[in-house]
Amino acid sequence: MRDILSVLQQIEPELSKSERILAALLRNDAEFIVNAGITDVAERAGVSPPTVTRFCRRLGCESYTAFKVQVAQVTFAGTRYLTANAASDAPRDIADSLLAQFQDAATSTRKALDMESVLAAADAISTANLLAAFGAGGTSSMISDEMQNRFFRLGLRTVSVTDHAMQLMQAATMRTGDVIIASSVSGRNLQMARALEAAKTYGAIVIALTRPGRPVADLADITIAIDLPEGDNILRPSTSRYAFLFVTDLLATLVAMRRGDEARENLRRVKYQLSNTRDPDDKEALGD
Amino acid sequence: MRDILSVLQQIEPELSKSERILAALLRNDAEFIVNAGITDVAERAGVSPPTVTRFCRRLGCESYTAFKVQVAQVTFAGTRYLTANAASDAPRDIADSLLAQFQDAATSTRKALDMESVLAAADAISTANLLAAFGAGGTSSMISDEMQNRFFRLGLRTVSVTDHAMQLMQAATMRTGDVIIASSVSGRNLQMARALEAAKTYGAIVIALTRPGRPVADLADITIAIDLPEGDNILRPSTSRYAFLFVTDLLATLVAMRRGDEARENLRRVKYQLSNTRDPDDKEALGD
DNA sequence: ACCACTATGTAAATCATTTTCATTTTGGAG
DNA sequence: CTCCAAAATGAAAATGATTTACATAGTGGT
Repeated sequence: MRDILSVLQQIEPELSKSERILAALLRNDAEFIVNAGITDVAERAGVSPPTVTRFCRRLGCESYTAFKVQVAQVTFAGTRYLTANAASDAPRDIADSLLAQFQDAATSTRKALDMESVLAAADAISTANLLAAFGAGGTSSMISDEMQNRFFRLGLRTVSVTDHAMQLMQAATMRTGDVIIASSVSGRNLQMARALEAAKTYGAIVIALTRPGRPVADLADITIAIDLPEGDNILRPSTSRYAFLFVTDLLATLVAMRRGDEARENLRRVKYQLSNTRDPDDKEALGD
Repeated sequence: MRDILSVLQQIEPELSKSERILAALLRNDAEFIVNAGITDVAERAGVSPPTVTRFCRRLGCESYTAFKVQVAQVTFAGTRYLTANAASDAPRDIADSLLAQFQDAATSTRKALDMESVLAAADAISTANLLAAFGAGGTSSMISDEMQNRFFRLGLRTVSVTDHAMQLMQAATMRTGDVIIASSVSGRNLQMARALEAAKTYGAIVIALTRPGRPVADLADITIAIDLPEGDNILRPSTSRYAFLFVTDLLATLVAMRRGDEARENLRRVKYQLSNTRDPDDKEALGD
């Protein structure tokens, strides 16, 4: 993403004295710039308005107004950096860039999301007889478990299966009216694909959360495409988890709304059972 | 958050004819407005500049410039609404508001984060002899498992314990140099607290990810405070999961950097073992 | 120490936005 | 149907902000 702050970061070395003052102001109080005119900015920085204009041009903006728009966009996110790469190894910068990654992942997932297939999936899930969540490997098994955690509360019979042998066995017991929701970050989980194939022969509907055009997606009746690029830094946790989690929550919410009263009743029961040992007035998540 | 689009939605009924044209333009091509002057907007909508100014005022903006800034902030996110409450039951609106929740949770967690304790935690974890992740209940057990998933890759001996009886037993075997990282959304997981207490008597360091001022936090040697308000809508998944996940990733990244080469070597090994069956050039997450 | 180049500021010019006021439109009462 | 009052809209002037042009100050190198 090409945001002014990353441009700034890049050209910072070749900046002049006055421009550095402006750069500091931009970093420390972008909020102010958004709500100020060029004269205010100039005065606050102790430079002249033309210097501000020149500074904007250096950052690749046509005019001060264009610059302000860019700043507005950056400040919205509440982040200092929108680049996935941290400005330094300082923990604060790591945290900020992780936050940026987090937000990027969520935002671009939302943008790329095909609502048609999400709706189709929500429909299928909300009327499922048995819902089986499949996934294996770090991220996918977490998501699979999370699916169980979300959907069982809505009164759906849900099971999470994260083991390939068990997936195959589970598949063998499925029948028409049952739904599998299969997560695979890579889309090339061939053992899972085999289980999905088997389940389909017995009449189960297969929903896949995965990359399009890969084996798992090709097998599915409904594919919700999730296709995030993985970063270069091997030391960083993968961002696709955020994307999958976001889609999981969206599906859970849509299904909850479709199932309306039954979902509410089940949630109420869960909460009731949990709250015996708790302050009932306390607004808390269902399940620690 | 009070964004123009939700204001627009609210006052739409009392808008005049010209203003409705402008409203439509804003909805359909906010991008254009961001890059245009008031004259361009007026021309495109077939109205006069003063009408545009008046329209901006109606939407609660001081001036056209202020209005533009607001529009810029909204369009950047790529979403139609920034409010956590969905504008309607339409799936698109649900998705947008879920995204807003997601981002809010991440941003406010980052803002409230006490870096001192995060650093202290990262230090303790990176030199731990044995790392035990404790958590029980939907969110916390997911996070606990995820901690294991993140830290074992870095060459740390890690175990996730999500069962109260097992937590107590695990605690009994711990000794000086061992670290427990305990997650509790509510902070009132008393059975877990008991296990933590036991572990401390045997010399383990306890790190807690939880609400401050609650039993779990009080017991911990290092507390990373996570204190998000839960929304009202019972049908929505809790947002605290995002917060916990964010902190988990931050800790994992910091620990990875501290452990540097050893972490890299372990990650390389994991990847190598996984990639025997995969296209090795493919940039993919470690573990599906 | 001087030159050339760059950086910066001043003041004028331009441009965009807003205000003022006149005109048109709208809706309702007679 | 017509007239009136109120609201909506636009034209033109006024304001105010931003940019340009140019002059001056500073900087680094020979």
